[in-house]
Amino acid sequence: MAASFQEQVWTLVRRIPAGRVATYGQLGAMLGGPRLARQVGWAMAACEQAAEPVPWHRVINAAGEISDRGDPARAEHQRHLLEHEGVRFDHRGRVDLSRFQWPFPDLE
DNA sequence: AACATGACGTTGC
DNA sequence: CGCAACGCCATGT
Repeated sequence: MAASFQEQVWTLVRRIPAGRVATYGQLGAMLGGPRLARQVGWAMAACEQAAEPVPWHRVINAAGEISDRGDPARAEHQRHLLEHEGVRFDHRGRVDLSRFQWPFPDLE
């Protein structure tokens, strides 16, 4: 109830297992529409407002790249966390989604 | 209630 | 394969 869109996003992101990543479009599609990708990203920007921690670092864009959102230091930190979980990056700093993307969960 | 913004995605060239 | 433009919907002022 009164669960804002961003709250649903946070809950979904918390279900992403370590060593796996999910794209904004993927999460958006799970929440009701593939067009919600932008809103998912917006929800991530406000993830610090969440009462509980959110593994925001496991959320990347469809290109397998990290959205620095104008803060390269943040992207670097995100990449470090992912590598620590076993996610590999190519020479361009992109993730092989066909291998590390979070499998579609059994959402009813 | 309306306008402007935005951690994106897809299509076209 | 790389770059640019448009569309999309929730949130804040």
